[in-house]
Amino acid sequence: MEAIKQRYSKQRETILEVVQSTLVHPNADWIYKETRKRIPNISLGTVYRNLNQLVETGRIIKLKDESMVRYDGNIGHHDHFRCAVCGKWYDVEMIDQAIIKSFAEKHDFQVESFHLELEGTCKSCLNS
Amino acid sequence: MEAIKQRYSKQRETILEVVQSTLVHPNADWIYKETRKRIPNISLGTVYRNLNQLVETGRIIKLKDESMVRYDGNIGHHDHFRCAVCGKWYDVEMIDQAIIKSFAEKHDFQVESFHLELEGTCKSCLNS
DNA sequence: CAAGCTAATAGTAATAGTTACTATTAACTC
DNA sequence: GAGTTAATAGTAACTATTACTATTAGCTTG
Ligand SMILES: [Mn+2]
Ligand SMILES: [Mn+2]
Ligand SMILES: [Zn+2]
Ligand SMILES: [Zn+2]
Repeated sequence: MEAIKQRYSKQRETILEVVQSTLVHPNADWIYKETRKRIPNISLGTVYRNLNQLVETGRIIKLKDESMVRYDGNIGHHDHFRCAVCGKWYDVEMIDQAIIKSFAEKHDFQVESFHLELEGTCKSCLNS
Repeated sequence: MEAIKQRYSKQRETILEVVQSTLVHPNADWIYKETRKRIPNISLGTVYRNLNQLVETGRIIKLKDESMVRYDGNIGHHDHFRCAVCGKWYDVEMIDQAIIKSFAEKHDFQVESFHLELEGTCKSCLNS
């Protein structure tokens, strides 16, 4: 089994920079539009293909929203709060490894990752 | 603002029974096929429309999988383990309200629900 | 219990997010 | 510099879900 060689591409690096430059947890279309400001003729297929590769190589994280996928350049472990009113995603820190370890000892699952998702109303939506 | 009157329909009740009768956390297509065994000419649109209504009225729960939505007839609070190998979802009990309450006190979010999702390899996939 | 109102249905068309395909380009190896 | 093939742009195809429409059937009222 040969290791797959991944060549450099300006498109991929730009996409990565775009995802890493924001806290909005963008979807593919947002990333596409933002990347086109820098590479005007980049195609949507290229964006999707590279987002998938970046997830596979662990350089970004994939999040499941209601009807689409979002991406996150923050690859350290953290959880999320999703506002049901405005749809925004916020980073939160809640669960630590210790809780998961104690779980793993009690069950027959081999836990590789975990993610807590909170839902509710964010502050700015509460104040309006 | 009038309350919306929801009429009885054999289709909706059957769909609910189907979702409640299984632990597989089925998607819409699975539910459609299963319901058709009891109501052979039910349409897929009817399944989707009723699943959405059942979620809105709190009689079933909606779960986000990779490329589709899954449904859960178990409406008591619980978390999930998803096997990355076989794709199966398992019920687990991990997070209690106390953890979330302490979080809510420290932040400006109004938390209405939360859900921990674990991912890894299930026992039967480990043994094969 | 028949008439009227309209929620719900079956069947189908449309939408949206994502993936697949293909000819061409360009990053890396030697 | 030539050869190999990963990556690209552009487009077609796919799939889960929603929207549309004529018809059916629960529920209310007299
Ligand atoms: Mn994040
Ligand atoms: Mn469950
Ligand atoms: Zn909000
Ligand atoms: Zn498994």
